[in-house]
Amino acid sequence: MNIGEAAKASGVNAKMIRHYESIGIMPKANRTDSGYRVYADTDVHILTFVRRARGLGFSMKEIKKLIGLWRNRSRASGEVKTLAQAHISALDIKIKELQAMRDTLKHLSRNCHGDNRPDCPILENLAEK
Amino acid sequence: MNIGEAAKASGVNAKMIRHYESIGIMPKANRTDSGYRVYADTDVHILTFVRRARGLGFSMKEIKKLIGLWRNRSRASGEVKTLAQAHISALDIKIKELQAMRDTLKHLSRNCHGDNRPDCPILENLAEK
DNA sequence: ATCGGGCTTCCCATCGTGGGAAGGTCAAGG
DNA sequence: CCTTGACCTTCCCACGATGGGAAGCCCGAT
Repeated sequence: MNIGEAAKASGVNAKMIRHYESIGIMPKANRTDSGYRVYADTDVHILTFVRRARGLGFSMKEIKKLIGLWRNRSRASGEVKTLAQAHISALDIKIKELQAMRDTLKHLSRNCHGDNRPDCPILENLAEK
Repeated sequence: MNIGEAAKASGVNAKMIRHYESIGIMPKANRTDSGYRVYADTDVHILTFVRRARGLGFSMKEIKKLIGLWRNRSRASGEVKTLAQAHISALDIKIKELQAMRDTLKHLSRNCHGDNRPDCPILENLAEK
């Protein structure tokens, strides 16, 4: 499999596959005589794993650890769970931050008549110290 | 006021003030003979506005527009409201994405015993195509 | 032999923030 | 008057993840 085929099979585009190799997420791919990267099914599995982990919002650093645990058959599931729960906490914090922004903004927006007049509680609020 | 004093007064650090000037958010500051930037209260007001708008998650691009509306006394509040509501929608989308991640992860985590055994539904899920 | 498409590397951009180096300036105290 | 320390200046680099694009090589089909 060359990189384009691996991209199709994994759902990770070629550019990203090279990038993942450069940052050590993917092992250095074998090459043909002419320098083309060659992939096997196991590589596609890793790429798919990365794609799905990204979809859950894990950072590349976390994914690196997850892959390590995944490949280690004698891992303790507790380690994975700890990682996952730390990430859940981080997500919760971000969600709350965004909700606070949205709620504040919704409140201000409700009080803005939104017509041709210049008075605007949104701007007034932003201008407050 | 020099940049450090403006930073203290506005809550925006000096590095960021220079950055905002360089990207056209802040007007080019007047300088002393020796090259030090000089700020007035009006500049501090703008910086405070930027800080608060960032706190509500607006991008610099949006903030540029907001500042334009803010300084324009004949603005229509409708324009501000439209901008705000677009941002609220964007926040809602992001919140939902993060919540979906968190919910999936919570579900997987609940089913992971998290002990010394290697079986781990979290890893199994990530490994699925 | 040629041509289109795929591969390679390398550099640049995003967005907002910050670190740090090298050098100039200012005010206070000896 | 000179030193010292704190502040200022510009410039370059970094983060994290992704993508665009250029220049050049390779492969398979016509």
